[in-house]
Amino acid sequence: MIRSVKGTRDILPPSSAIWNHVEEQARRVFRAYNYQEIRTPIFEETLVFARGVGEDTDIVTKEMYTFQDRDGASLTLRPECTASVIRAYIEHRLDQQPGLVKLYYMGPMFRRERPQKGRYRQFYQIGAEAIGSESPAVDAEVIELTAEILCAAGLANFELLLNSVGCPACRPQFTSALRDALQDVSKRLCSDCRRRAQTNPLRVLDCKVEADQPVIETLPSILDYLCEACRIHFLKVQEYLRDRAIPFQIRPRLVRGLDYYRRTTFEIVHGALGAQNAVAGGGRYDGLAETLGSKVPAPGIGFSIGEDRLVLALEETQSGGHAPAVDLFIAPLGEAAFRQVAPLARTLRRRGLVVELAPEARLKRALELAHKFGARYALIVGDEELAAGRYALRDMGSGQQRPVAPEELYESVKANVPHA
RNA sequence: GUGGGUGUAGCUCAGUUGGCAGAGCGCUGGAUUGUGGUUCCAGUGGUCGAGGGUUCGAGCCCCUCCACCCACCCCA
Repeated sequence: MIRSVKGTRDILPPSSAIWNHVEEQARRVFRAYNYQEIRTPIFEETLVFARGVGEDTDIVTKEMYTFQDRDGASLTLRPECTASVIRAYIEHRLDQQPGLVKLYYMGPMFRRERPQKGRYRQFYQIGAEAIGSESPAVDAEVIELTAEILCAAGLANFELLLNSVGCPACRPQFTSALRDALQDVSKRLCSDCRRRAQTNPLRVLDCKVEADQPVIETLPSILDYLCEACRIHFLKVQEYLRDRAIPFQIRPRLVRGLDYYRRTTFEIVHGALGAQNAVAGGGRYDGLAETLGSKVPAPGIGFSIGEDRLVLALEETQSGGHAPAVDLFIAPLGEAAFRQVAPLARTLRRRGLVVELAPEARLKRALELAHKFGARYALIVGDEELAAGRYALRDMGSGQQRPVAPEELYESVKANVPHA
């Protein structure tokens, strides 16, 4: 049997309805915040990500789907979208647009990791970028926007974790201080941490091993090493979040794996997700445009929601999905009835009703199907009804049945279905 | 890339000491030729993940491989 490749999956009904719901809510909230959609290609020149995300990151060194085009060019399936958006921003001179450039995107990303709960090789992100300002006011609005989308989708009980990772002026001093401190204590840490102390000291701070925590507590905090500008920026972001009554926890040990982050970084976690508990993450990336070759600076901040994880959390916390119901199940008994009723079905569908036209001539079977589809009404059209010019409209809830003229049908059904 | 767990019907899972491959749900038909749900009856369903070995005999024991899941690393 041919199966979907490792780390990819089919999203089937009824789950696909939840995906649509999430995307509809996200678009609604984006519109309210005056964000507009950008659609970038699913693959780019490899350079976009190698430079944008960072040559030494895990994503670039071991997780990208990179292939050679027939003309020899190196192309890569996008592992994230921020680099692509900035590439488009530069390419189309969006810096010439008035005010902040506020863009959102949604779609699949690709990383070749070992799959597990909440992690797939093709996964979906809903994200946005606000480009053109260094103001902490933008940081606060972007964080609020992230939370608003999660709320609108129906997620509750998530936690916002906040940190500042400094800038090129202050972060190197912190890193070397951390390295020094680890020299003395690394022998008291777990084997993973002893390795990380060499390869990526920042990662030690993120260790989840219980026994290591007392030692990790004693390590220097990035927040003590922020330069004056970064310190003020961070305080302002916190202030603005408090103004909006958005609760957050400062996590000086929140470390992010993409090189482009500067200053504000944040993560939103949820308890229903397993080990991969981040449902969204984001941060500021003031130097990214220059890294990608822009002559004009384009400071920005963005976020990305893991749609797979959001849907997962919704499915785990909410009661069973609501099956989309059929408004009217039409059961023509025989060829003549079928031919007469087909144009009627189209008319009703054009007017917004959800109509199922059964190719089934047996009434018992048709009603059985109507029931299984959760139909509100069934319409029975047999020889008797054809002769009378009035069809039998059956209320599937009560079992009551009454004759209705075809032209009255729409009003009769519409009056008792939720939408339309 | 590393570790652990699990593989039996479309789904969820039983399967005793190695002795005929099972249940529930689903699906199909019937009881009811034009009336669903509830009920009753019947039917449909299988490379027991794959290959090899031991044995008179393997879903069960042994070996190899594969897939999926969970976790590590890292991230959404």
